Amino acid sequence: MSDIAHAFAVIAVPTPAGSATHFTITELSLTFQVTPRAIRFYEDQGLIAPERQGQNRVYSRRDRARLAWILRAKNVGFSLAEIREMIDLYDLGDGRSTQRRVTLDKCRARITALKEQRDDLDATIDELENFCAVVETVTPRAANA
Amino acid sequence: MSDIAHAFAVIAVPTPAGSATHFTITELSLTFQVTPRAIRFYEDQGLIAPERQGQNRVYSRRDRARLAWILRAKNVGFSLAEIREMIDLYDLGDGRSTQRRVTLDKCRARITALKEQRDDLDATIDELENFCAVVETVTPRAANA
DNA sequence: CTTGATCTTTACGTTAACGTCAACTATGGA
DNA sequence: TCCATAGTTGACGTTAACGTAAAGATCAAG
Repeated sequence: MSDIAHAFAVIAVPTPAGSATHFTITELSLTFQVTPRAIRFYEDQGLIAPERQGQNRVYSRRDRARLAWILRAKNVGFSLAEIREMIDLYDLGDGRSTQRRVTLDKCRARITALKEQRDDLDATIDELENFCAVVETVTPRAANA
Repeated sequence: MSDIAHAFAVIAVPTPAGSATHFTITELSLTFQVTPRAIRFYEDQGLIAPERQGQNRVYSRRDRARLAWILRAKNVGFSLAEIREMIDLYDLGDGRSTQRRVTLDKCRARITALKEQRDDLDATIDELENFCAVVETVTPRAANA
């Protein structure tokens, strides 16, 4: 238990992994467009912990989903340290209520920041689309005057 | 002309600058919660170019708006180099049509990426809110079993 | 048994985006 | 005149997130 990828909403993963149940590091790297080096780095930082067959890493579907989650968190601006924090927070289980208080506060602050970020994002998209439109409009004629 | 902050949509800036027409670097740093060092750094990177009174920097409203724009772009994940590129792109004015083609392609690709990012953002917000709800639900009782 | 492909661990290198002094300069009071 | 208060320009330090060899283990195929 206490696995973020499981606890949070189901994540849309590139290939639904078909029927495969285990994956190599290069498979994941190809699937998610990240280097094996990056994946190992996330492991060093305590974000994933795949099993081993001998010396080799073997990733379960859970690991795969967690990786997807990590990458998405990254994509919205979380640092690896923050991601790790979130994972730890999620693993609190039976922490003190003060702990939970802090957790909640942090989470809410984060949500607020994320919403602001979404506004910025919307505004930026609007601007870029508008910019595109302008460029398109001007393109046909060789703007001279 | 060819000023992004002017060309793009109007940006919501913390204080509408009241009636002030010029600003010091520390004023801006206080307004936008960034260090003077950062602002100077952006100048080094060619993102802003305030006037000078003697050796001191004097920022116009336009400069102020541009800074706001830069910070927003940063907040949605653009690197300073990319921001600089966008500024340069915007300054193309009468570039070749092939130039514009490239510009448009880049822009569209970027818009696509930003929309994906927005989806990630929405999903993350949902997850965090859900997480908050769960933590709140569990809080009242000291989870023992 | 050797080769090639795929994995592994160390470990040092790199880039972006500033932080942090240090040493000056300019300016308005006391 | 002297000082405190902004501001300035170098220049080196720092952190995050990997990149990039280097050197060795494993294992199927020839």
